[in-house]
Amino acid sequence: MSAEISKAYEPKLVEDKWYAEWLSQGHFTANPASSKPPYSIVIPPPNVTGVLTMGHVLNNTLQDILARRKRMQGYEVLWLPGTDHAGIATQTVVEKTLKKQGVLKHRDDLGRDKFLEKVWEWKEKHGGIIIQQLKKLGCSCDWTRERFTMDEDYSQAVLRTFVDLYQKGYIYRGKRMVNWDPAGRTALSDEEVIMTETQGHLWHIKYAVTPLTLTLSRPTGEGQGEGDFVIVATTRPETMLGDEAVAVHPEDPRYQHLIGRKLMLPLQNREILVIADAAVDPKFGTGCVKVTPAHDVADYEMALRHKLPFTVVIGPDGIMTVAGYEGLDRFKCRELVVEQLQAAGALVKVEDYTHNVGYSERTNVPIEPYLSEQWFLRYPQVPRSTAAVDSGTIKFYPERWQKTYTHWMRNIRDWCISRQLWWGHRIPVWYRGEEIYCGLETPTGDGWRQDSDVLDTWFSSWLWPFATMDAATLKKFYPTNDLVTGPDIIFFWVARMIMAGYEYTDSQPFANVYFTGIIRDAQGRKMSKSLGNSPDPLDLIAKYGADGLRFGLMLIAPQGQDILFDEKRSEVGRNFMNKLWNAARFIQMQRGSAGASPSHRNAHDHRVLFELNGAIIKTTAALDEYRFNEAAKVLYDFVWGDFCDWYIEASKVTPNLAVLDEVFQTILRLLHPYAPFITEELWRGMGYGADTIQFALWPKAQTGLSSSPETPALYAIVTAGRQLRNENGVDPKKKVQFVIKPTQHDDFLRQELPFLTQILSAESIAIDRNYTPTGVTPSVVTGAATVFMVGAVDPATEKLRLTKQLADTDKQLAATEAKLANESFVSRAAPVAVEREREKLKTLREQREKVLALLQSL
RNA sequence: GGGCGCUUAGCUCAGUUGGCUAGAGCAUCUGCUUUACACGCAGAGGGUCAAAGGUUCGAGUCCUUUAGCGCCCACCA
Repeated sequence: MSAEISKAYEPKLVEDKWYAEWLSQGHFTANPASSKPPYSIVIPPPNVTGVLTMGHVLNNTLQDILARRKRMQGYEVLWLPGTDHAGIATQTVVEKTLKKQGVLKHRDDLGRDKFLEKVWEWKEKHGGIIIQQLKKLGCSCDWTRERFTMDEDYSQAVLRTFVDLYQKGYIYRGKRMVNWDPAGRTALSDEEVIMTETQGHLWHIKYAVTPLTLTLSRPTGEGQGEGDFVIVATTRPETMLGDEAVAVHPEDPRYQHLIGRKLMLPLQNREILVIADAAVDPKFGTGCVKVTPAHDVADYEMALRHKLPFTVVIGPDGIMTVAGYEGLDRFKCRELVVEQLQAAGALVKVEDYTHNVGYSERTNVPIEPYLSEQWFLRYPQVPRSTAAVDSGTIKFYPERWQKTYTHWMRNIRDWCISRQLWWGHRIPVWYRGEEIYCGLETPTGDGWRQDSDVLDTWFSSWLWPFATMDAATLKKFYPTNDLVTGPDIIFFWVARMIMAGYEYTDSQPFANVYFTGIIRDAQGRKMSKSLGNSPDPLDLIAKYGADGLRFGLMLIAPQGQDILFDEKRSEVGRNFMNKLWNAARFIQMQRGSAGASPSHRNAHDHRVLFELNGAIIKTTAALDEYRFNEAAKVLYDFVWGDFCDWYIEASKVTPNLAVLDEVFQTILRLLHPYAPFITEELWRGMGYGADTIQFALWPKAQTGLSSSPETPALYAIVTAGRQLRNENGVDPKKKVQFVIKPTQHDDFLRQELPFLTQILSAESIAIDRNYTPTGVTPSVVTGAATVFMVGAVDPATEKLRLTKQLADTDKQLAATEAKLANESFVSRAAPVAVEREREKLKTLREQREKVLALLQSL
């Protein structure tokens, strides 16, 4: 730090410089041969084509704090970074761009190989962006170990896993009803479907009963359905084109006579059956359900039970395929069918109806239940993985996510892992006629055709904690220690990593999982690109500095609670960094001035060291328990309040450079995980170390430090004096006379006269136990003394304040007296608590008398 | 239909295992170019801790119920 250091901290001048230095020194590179104990985190790999969001800032700042503190605690730290190929997301982005550029209308126009070339081109061009942004944030990742889920090694691991699970019988192929995304034209897993409450309609349609040739005696039951038709209700009338039956509950008395009879399907004019199935809820609607085997999950299962045909009427692109409606979009078709039913007199009524509709997480279009051939995984290691979290072998923070996890694990269903995309790991299965081959290499012989599907992105992500590590790294750093991620991917990623970890490493992949909150905007809305309510973190870094952004965010990031983010937060962070900067400037100036450090420590020195020790204890404990916001708050309060407001002010009168330096360098160490850049800059600039602060030892608390009550009493007197000045409107420049009438600490106060005189901008201060004010002398009663301001002014102001103080005192006094008068309290409360109340009572009584006396003397 | 979370100052939120007069930031008001900092300093106002009941000497904190908001899970057409 040069002599002419700027008044305000300018992050731009130091951040890039230090980051480059750290990289060139290899400070982030983990050494598997180190004798230090290991500590490791794997980054939740962001999408390779993504850009930094506030969510990433939160998530990665937390990881950086963990990593940096562990380095200071003497661990060999590995924070392993990388990116995810993000199948659907990336493919969609590239496809859209190519369409915009007019290169293609659909990916089929290019063909698989050409299209993939384009995606790789895209990846090379845009893939590095988010990595660069993480560096701007200050993330101390080991970039020498950066991985991508489609790296050669990693891809091999994914395919090996597939082959292995296939051979073990966990992976199988089957024709099933899956969640189909008609826009992406691919199957999805259950987790990728977002159920959204949607305003729709319930259309009631009349299906005529085909007359019997034989005359049957009709039962005398009541209710409809006994006549010539049944009424079914549906939210999707277009599917009636593919109906194969109407189902009723087997025991529903209203419809017994109809079971096995035939109905005429309107519009299609073909006969369908009335079947009995227990899946029907007789209490819902009319108790009759139309059955569309090929386009509804529940209907599909019923159809299997009743051996109904699976008539497909909607194609994979959401366009109708049934004769007479070909080429119509499914929703257009709905309108047409409704019109036609109405015209045919088959539409009985239409009700407004709110129900849940599944939407594709990626393309945001309604999911179509679709019958197709897909690959499925029966999860391995379910019981062990469930137990691991239940028993606390793997700990969740906050704990409550355990429940969510356990519930999902207990109801786990097979995972549809095949995707009808090109960008991803191609399924290592080949077909030749009836033959199927699953292996890492193309089988020998002619006529083999590889499965055209790729694997769900998460099928590669679930190997992340170990497939990213080479043998030496694994040996030293696996299993990892902490995982920091959002609760929104607890099923997608966390649960699956646990299962993969046990299956392939016979070990838990991590010991602790910290779930962050979701970042929302000031109105509580989720931040999203489409809403445009997500600030660009890089803009914030440019404006407030990486440290300011990080610290401001940490201050409001309580454990697992959603975070309403506002740019103001970064301002708070920036201001704090500036405060720190200026504290350094102050110390710098003290060094320049002649005053030598005294050989003994005064009360202010003892006080600040005591408070510092408390800050070390609290910060350490908070970080140990992942209470990041609490640690930030402790440091903020200590630095701003104890250190700057009191200690530095006192230092202007009685400087002690050794203590200033001692406290300040400890502050830098405590703050380094949160604010890596400024702490490095100041650490070096102030000469606290020739080398980086990154490996400076994490401060240790001392035991047995005690605080004396003198200093707080002194500070209370200062506050009283300021209050007197302020409330009486005394010009700050005007020197005033004070009289302090102590009840204790007389000698100490006398000793501190220079301090009091300067900080209160006093002309003189007298310490006088026998002082009796004459006339109107404004005063404030504190615990240790009554403070008088001599020679001022307004009796009304004075009376008002004293009256108020009397009322305050009386209120407290009453509460305390009541407490002590309570026999149960005295006998049953902790003795310390009782003693404390007695002390308080004594002080309050004295105070009351003094205030009363002053009031009467007016 | 289940499960979880939230409700504390005008706003956004802290508040460890129940115990000093319930705190902070922002906003508001007053006064300050006090030689580290106006990204600052000093002072002030502002809360029946969502509601009701219970446990306890003592409840913002524990229990029960209710209301509002949010999230997750679930194939009632």
